Amino acid sequence: MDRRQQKTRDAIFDAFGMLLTEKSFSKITVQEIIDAANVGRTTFYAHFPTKDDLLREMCAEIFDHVFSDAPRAENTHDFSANGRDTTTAVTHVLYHLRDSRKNILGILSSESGDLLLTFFRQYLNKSLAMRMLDGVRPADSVPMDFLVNHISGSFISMVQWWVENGLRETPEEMARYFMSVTDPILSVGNM
Amino acid sequence: MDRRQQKTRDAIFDAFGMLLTEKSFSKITVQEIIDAANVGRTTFYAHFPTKDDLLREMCAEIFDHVFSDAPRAENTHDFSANGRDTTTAVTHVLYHLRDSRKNILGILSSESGDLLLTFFRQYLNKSLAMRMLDGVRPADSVPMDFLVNHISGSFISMVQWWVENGLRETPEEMARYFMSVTDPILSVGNM
DNA sequence: TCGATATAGAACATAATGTTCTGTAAATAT
DNA sequence: ATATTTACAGAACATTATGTTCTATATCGA
Repeated sequence: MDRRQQKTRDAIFDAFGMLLTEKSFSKITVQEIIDAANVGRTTFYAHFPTKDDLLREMCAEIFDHVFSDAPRAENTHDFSANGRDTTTAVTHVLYHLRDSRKNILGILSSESGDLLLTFFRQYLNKSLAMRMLDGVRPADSVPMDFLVNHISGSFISMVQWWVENGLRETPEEMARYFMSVTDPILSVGNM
Repeated sequence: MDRRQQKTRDAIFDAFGMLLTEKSFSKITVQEIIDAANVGRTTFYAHFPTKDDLLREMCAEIFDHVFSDAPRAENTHDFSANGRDTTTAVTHVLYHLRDSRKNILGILSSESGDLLLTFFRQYLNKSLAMRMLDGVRPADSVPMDFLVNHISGSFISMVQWWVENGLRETPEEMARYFMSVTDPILSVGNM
């Protein structure tokens, strides 16, 4: 990719991320973005047809980065019975979220957080579905994709709670909370 | 309240609800609302300072109605151990959501659904906190409000899944799914 | 070095927002 | 029933944001 393209893309992402911590997505104007990013109006529209596309692409980039080097659970069956692999994976993702240079949690706690969490949830559903399919059996004739959706939702809820409470807990603590509400579910039908 | 006020308020709510099933909140213009509601421009702004206020007030009205005649669990301790009260309460709310004249689920499945679910979640957190406080003890030193948030989130996730899957299940089935993923959590520390 | 392309900047058309005015109809109070 | 108050419609308006089109310039890759 042309260095110029990458440069303006980064500049727009940085400016947009900063603005998102200050005000809600819907109240941010294209003018503000291009002023903060110091790029021309035409340049912006050359990169992103709409503001929605900008958000979508930035989310994809963030989540790809957050999950790219997360330790994959080697033993997928370890998803239950207080799987150590799962705990460390969750912890790792939480550290990433908290310490990201892009101030992800700042964005999540803003008025636009829900919008971002929607993408997050879709992302989780997809990647969880692949991991869980062979490791866990549905319990009590509860559909598998219901379970997957429930686990993704639980993760999102946890992050929301964590952010809204001022990140007082360590990622390790949060991972333990998470396991304590998801492990009993997954253990039931899985032996 | 002046009958005229109530009339225009209803007209605006109806028009807005209909539009929400067609397009996303952010793409709906005030002009479209007042055309569909057949009210004057000034009238709209006299009732709702912004489009956001309109959404907020409509949500409040909907949720108040949905929960107003939900059977309250007499025995709050019954929240665990497959509490029958809780199951029927959940079932009742799901029926309300599905069969509401205002097409709530149509709105929830639209692009604006997340916005609405945010209000829903806040509403649930508040009303759940009151019900659970004396009935359930936290397990494993997991904070009470974390648990409350988890249950609310689980409910929201369930509704999202239900809607996205085309409402194929009955409210009774969904309530059973819900209990199967929340009951193991609540039973642990509660005896 | 040269051709291709990304960019800046200005100017522009279009469309949405929110306000202000006037006259009219409908509610409530007496 | 009449008077008074209040809500409303409709139009006109200023303001602001969006998205496009143009030209000129600077930077990239080969």
